[in-house]
This record gives sequence, structure tokens and C-alpha cells, in this order.
Amino acid sequence: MSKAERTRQFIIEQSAPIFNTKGLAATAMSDVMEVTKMAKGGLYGHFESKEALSHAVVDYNLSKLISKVGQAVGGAHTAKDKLFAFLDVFATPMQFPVEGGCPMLNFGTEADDTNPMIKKKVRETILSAQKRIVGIIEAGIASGELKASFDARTFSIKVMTMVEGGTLIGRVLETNSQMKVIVDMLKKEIEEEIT
Amino acid sequence: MSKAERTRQFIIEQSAPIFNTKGLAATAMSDVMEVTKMAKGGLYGHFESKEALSHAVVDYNLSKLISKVGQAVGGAHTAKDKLFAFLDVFATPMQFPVEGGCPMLNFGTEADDTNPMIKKKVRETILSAQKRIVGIIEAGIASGELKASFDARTFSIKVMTMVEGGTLIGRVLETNSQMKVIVDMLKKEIEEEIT
DNA sequence: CTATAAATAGACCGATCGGTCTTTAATGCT
DNA sequence: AGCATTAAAGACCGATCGGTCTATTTATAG
Repeated sequence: MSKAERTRQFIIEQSAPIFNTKGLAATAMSDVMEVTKMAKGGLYGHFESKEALSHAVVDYNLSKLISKVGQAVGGAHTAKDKLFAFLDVFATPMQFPVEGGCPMLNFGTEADDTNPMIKKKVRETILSAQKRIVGIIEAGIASGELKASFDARTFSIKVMTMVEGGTLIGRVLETNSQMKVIVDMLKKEIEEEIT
Repeated sequence: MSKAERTRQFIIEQSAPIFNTKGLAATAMSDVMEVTKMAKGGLYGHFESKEALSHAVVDYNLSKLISKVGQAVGGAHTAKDKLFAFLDVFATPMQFPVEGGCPMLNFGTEADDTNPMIKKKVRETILSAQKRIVGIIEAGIASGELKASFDARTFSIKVMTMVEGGTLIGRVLETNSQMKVIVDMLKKEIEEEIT
């Protein structure tokens, strides 16, 4: 990895939490200068515009979440454990695994009416998460662990809406308690689908 | 209502959709000037700062949503119909009843890490919505329409998280279809609780 | 070690930001 | 109708925005 590539990555990593907490529009290049301790000329040598940087940062935050999910799910071996692990990633919105909260929620909400490119990135992340859930369930059905009647698509929709809504509510109410209710409920539903 | 009060209300109503779609930070006073066709001096005669205006606008958007819900629920007479009416308000996120989308979602997400005052306004709105659901269910149980075993609190949490998450996903995926799945599912659960 | 290329600093730019103030226009009261 | 009050306009302000450019430093290859 060349010096330039390393510095570029450094800028992204350092500024990712700011964009995720303050928002894309509200984050200024001066904020990025401060957190990286670099001058303006240095930053613009690696990104042609603030927009280019913010796109890279959105990608970084989204893939960080995906990788956390992948890590958690990958460490489990049964369908039930994989689904439980998925839910546990979102179980404590006040201590969300990505600094600043869920990037799907943050960037999706900011971009939905204003920024088609970013909306598309979030859309693909949501769909890939739902596909992951569907895949786990279908594999569980195929292996005989889960009942064939388990409706994978409906359940994946239920999980994603509850998890995103639960993250919003948890952060606004400043408590993990409602999300705990949600996660417990979903886990119970999963257990009822075990053969 | 005095001229000043009418103008003040006019400014709020005209700028409410902009703040709700573009966000608080991303909306400039020049945007408000444009939509109201008023000059800067006129606006600042009614609001001492952009922050003061944005607070009034957040209040307006939140209470508009509350009033839409109240209107829908108020037009129904059984607990089941009231709950169905509540869900129907959120059933089509692409055509959300408040221009720009759900203000709890929009302002809650933007403010959760940056603006305690606005976060508090959203918090109170979420809690009042959940209380409304709990109230409907408890009245339904008291009147004998609903089973006594219906867990009002858990159901209200389920409804609010799914409805908020469903709104995000519907807007990002540009379809009402997932929300339809959610609403149908919740309605089915309600029907199972009827005596 | 040196020559060349890459990376960075920071002064600078025009545009736009939120906000002020004085002048002008409209309103309402007697 | 005339006068006092209030509302509104718009020029103006300093600060900050995203972005550029050149001088200088730092890294790298021969």
C-alpha cells in the first residue's frame, strides 16, 4: 500500500465518525482538517471534492457495519445462532457497533429526498442485509433445522424494519430497553420455528 | 389572529416541508426567503434566529403528524378500527401524510447526536404515540372487545419500531411494498386479539 | 547521494452563510 | 383623514463555506 493510499484511508477512517454523527451536509472540510490534523491542500490531493470524500466515507461506514454483521454471523454455526448473532449486533443502539449510529439509518434518512447516489448505496446495503437473513433461513430449512413453513422473506422484512426503527427509538429515547423487547420477541419467534 | 401572528404562521407552514426534506442544517434562510417570497428583514422580524424558526418548524411538523393520527383514530369507534386507522396513516411511506416524510424519523435521526432540544421534542412525540396505542388497547380490553392477555406495551413498541423502520426502508427502496407486509402482519395480530 | 516526483502546507478566492440595521411601506386607531 | 405603530425590504457585515494554486517539504527511485 503506497503512502498515498495509506493517507487516503487514514482520512476516511478519521472522518467517518464525524460524517456519521453530524451528517453529510453539516460536516465541513474544516472538521476533517481538524480531526486529521492535515491542511486543506493535503486533503484535496486525495479527494477531488467534499462530495467525493463523503461518498467514500458512506461506503466505509456501511461496509464497516456489514463486516461487523458478517463477523458475528460467521462465528455462529446453526441457523438459530446466526440469526441471534445478527440481532445482537443491533441489540444496543446506544452502543451501536459503528460510531455515530446505524449508517443505513443516518445516511438513508438524510439522502432519501436529496441524494440519489447515496440513497442507492443505502438501498443496496439494506437489500443485502435482508438477503443475508433470507439465506440463513433457507439454509436452515434445507438442513432440517428450521420448519419449511418459516416465511423467510416476511421475517427478513420484519427484522430489518424493527431493527432500524428500534435503533432510531433507542437513540432518541436514550435507552436500549425498547430494543431489548424487540430482540427478545424476534428471538422467541425464531425458536418457535425450530424443528 | 393579528397580522404578525398570521405572517408568523405563514412562514412556518411554507418552510416546514423544506426543513423536513432537506434537514435542519441543510436548509438555509435563503431557502425560506425563496418559498415565502419575503426578504431577510421580514423573516427576522418574526423569528430571532434560524434556530428559533427551525424549532417552530419541528413543532409544526410533529404536531401535524399527531393531528393526522388523531383525525384517523378519532374517526373510528372500535379498538380494532382505531388501531387499523393508526397503521393506515403510516401504510404508504412514499406518500407520507406529512410532506418530506416522517418528522420523527427525519428530525430524530438528525438531532440524536447533536441537538438535545429537538431530540426531546421527538422523544415526547414517540412516547405520546406509544401511549395512544396503549390507551386504545387498554380501552378495548376494558370494553371486552380485546383479550385481557393482549400485551399493550409490547405491542406499542412493536408498532412504533416497525412503522418507523418501515418508513425508512420504504423511502430508501422507493416502494410501499415492504410496509404493506408490515401493516398486514400487524393487522393480523390485532385480529387474533379480538374476543 | 542526488535528481525527480509526489505529497503537503497555507495563503487566497468567490460564494454563501446567519444575522443586523436603517429606511420605507403598510397597517390600524382615533 | 391623519398620525402613530408595526411590518417589511434590502443593503450591508463578518464568518465560514468548498475549492484552487503555488511554494515548499518529503518520499522515492536510480
